[in-house]
Amino acid sequence: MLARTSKGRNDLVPIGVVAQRTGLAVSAIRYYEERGLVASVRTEGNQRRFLRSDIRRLSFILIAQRLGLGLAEIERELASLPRGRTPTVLDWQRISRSLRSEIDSRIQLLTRTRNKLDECIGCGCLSLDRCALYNKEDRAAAAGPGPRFVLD
Amino acid sequence: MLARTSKGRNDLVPIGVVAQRTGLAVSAIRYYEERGLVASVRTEGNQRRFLRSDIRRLSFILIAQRLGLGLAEIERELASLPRGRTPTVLDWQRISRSLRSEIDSRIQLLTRTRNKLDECIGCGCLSLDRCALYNKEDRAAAAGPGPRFVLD
DNA sequence: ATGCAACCTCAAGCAGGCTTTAGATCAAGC
DNA sequence: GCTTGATCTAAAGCCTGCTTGAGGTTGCAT
Repeated sequence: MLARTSKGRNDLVPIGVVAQRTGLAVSAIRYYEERGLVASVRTEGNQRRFLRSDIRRLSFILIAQRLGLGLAEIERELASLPRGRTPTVLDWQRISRSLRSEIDSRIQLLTRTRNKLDECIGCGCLSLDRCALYNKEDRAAAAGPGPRFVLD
Repeated sequence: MLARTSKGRNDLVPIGVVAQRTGLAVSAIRYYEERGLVASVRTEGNQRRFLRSDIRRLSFILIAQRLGLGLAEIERELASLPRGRTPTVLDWQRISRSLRSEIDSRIQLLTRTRNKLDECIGCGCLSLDRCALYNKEDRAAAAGPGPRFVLD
């Protein structure tokens, strides 16, 4: 099993290896391929072979998911990456910076929410109609696009 | 319609009023009841009647969801609230504080992630095996219980 | 007393993100 | 050559958090 991995310079790796390296389930990788997030070539026997660089690509997906991005959003980010060509350091830096600002705004949002919550704790928060935290308008405004479970 | 609402001191309100006051869809409220997050009594004609305090209860659910908690977690928090008895100021304060620490730890997690990401941007992050951001162990450890889409 | 909005109960559906199952094929070591 | 493990496809299933639809009942105003 490991033999295949250590067989020197083989740029094309089977799905199982990619799974091991990324920690993803094989089925998840196939799913990502179906979604168009990674691509593979096929062997004569119709088995997938991935580029080593796809391990990086998939790892990026994992990071982005951790930040709360949905696959669709991740796809958008990745679309700027050259398909098939090994992404450069600069590619990754650019995308990473974009993620950084994502994180920043999430932190800001949470901080604002915390401040509001503090006010509520202070006031006992039984006058809920005027409570900043569950103001309807506010809620609607905060929702925006993207998966709604991601701390809007 | 509003007549019913303004009919003075009627402690039991129909689902539509609850919906209006909370901004929730009627169907969502019924769903929450099914899940056991709120309770209602029935009229002779089998219609739900909620306590006014349930509006607060539901609002709390909305706030908590906004913080990224899943319904199961919210249920746990609410379990500490007296069912049927109107929650006191202290009840809400206690729970709000618990939420506050939730937010705090989320902010911390995000901040740590941001720091790691900064390192990655600095290093170009092509030596991904050793990259803090997608270390497998780390990922597993961070996962924990609850909905996995909430910024583990 | 009648009309109409609000309410009721199932049951099914949807979106996102995968996993599971079934049945078949491939590839590599002995 | 054979066994064994990895891989393949396609379709179905699962979980969360609801919404939608169908078909029927209640209850308030006039």
